[in-house]
Amino acid sequence: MTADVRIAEVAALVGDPARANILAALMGGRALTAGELVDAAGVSPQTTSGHLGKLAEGRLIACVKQGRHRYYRIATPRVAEMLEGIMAVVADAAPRHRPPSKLDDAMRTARTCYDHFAGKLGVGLTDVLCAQGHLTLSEDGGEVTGSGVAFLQELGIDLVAARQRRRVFCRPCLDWTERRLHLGGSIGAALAQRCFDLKWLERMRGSRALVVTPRGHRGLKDVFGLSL
Amino acid sequence: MTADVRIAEVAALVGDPARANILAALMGGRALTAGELVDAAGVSPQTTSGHLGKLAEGRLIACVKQGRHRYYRIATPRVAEMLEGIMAVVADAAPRHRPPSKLDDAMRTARTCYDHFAGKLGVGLTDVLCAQGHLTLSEDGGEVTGSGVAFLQELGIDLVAARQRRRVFCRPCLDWTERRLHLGGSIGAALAQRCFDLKWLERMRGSRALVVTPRGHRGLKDVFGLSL
DNA sequence: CTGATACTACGACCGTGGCCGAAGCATTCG
DNA sequence: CGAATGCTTCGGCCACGGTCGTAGTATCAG
Repeated sequence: MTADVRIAEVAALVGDPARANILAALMGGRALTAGELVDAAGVSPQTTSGHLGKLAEGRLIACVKQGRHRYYRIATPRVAEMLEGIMAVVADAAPRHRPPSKLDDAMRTARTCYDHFAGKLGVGLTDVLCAQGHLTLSEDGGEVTGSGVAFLQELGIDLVAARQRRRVFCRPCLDWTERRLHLGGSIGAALAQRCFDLKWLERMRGSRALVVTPRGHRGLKDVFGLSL
Repeated sequence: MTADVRIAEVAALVGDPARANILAALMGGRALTAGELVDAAGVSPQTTSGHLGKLAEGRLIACVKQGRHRYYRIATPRVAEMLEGIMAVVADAAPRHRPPSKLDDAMRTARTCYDHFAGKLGVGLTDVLCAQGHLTLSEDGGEVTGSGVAFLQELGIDLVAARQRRRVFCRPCLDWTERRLHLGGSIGAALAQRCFDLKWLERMRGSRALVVTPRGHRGLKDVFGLSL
């Protein structure tokens, strides 16, 4: 029962709008400066600073000083998974008034979700991998098949490094715009990293959204049969 | 960005000590009456009722009337997973002052975690399954092997029903007393249900803790080589 | 019907915590 | 060396929300 108060403490940290905005921004996967997080939080710099201090105190985010900037990031993958879990509940229960707001089309199309892809891109890649028998995925977990191992190796992903000491290493993640499962876990992160390395995608500055490069359009079409 | 406010709303629901106590109690997996939850919450009946109303409004719990009682339960498995995610972060970051409090030895030994086992029992069963090659489990997911399928069938678990339409159907869950992974997901739930059916375990009234029956001691020893 | 139990609704109190303005360090630049 | 930028600390304001007492609505028992 004494652990429950800690549960409440952690949840309360997320349970403030400004802090939730900060964490959602950091779920983009990049470390952001306090100044950038001021915009995300929607409150004054002083107030944002206070929130950052609390989040850091609670070990939800980590901070590194670099010159006169301070870069904040999600502290651990565990924290990212917790936030994904909360977002999943939100996406689940959220079919209230559907504002057909365009909400930033780029975000819907392709964005990062901590360390992997989400949006149409993330769901699309996952669908293709599943359809071609390279991957099985359900709400409880996922598994890369033999053909999937070969396929990803072909693409240049070092599965040995990706799985490290892990036996199974892919995880489903519920997307809150698409309301669909997509590939997360260390495989999802490795796939995302490879796409960045191949210059298929670039981050839009000041956003979690991604732009598909011309080379990326070609690559996604050729390798995955995917056009966004 | 508009989804973030919903994130904060959901997290704030969990972020109150009384409500966290309620949810933790409901994570035992059974539906509990408002009266029972008054004890768990640690506040007055009126206040508890208010909290239950808010949790229900936020779709985190569901309510069924039965005579003059109202039974509350966790609304969806998704909500249970979210709470597990929060508990995992707590367990992760919590090596603060370790009070060697006995905290209810029974709870440490065996308890339910929503729909599957936790405590020494849950971790022990998982370890045996892994050690015997029936199961692989990592932080990202899990997989039942061929021998595991046979083993569980032998035990009387209908894997066809358990996996339903799911391809992969086991999921790791981080235990906050043992600080170890254990088996969750639909397989974890099926295993737990089978143990109840076999009368190996019984729920202690008014608690999530479980007692191992004499038959259960024999069964766990014979089938799993496990003694608690 | 009367009384008891289970739970909820209303209202008042009040403390916690979010908020910003002003001021204070640290770092970089001219 | 200042001046400017990036970020934090301090202090006071204010309101949101948790708390309980009182009272009200269902259900059951006799």
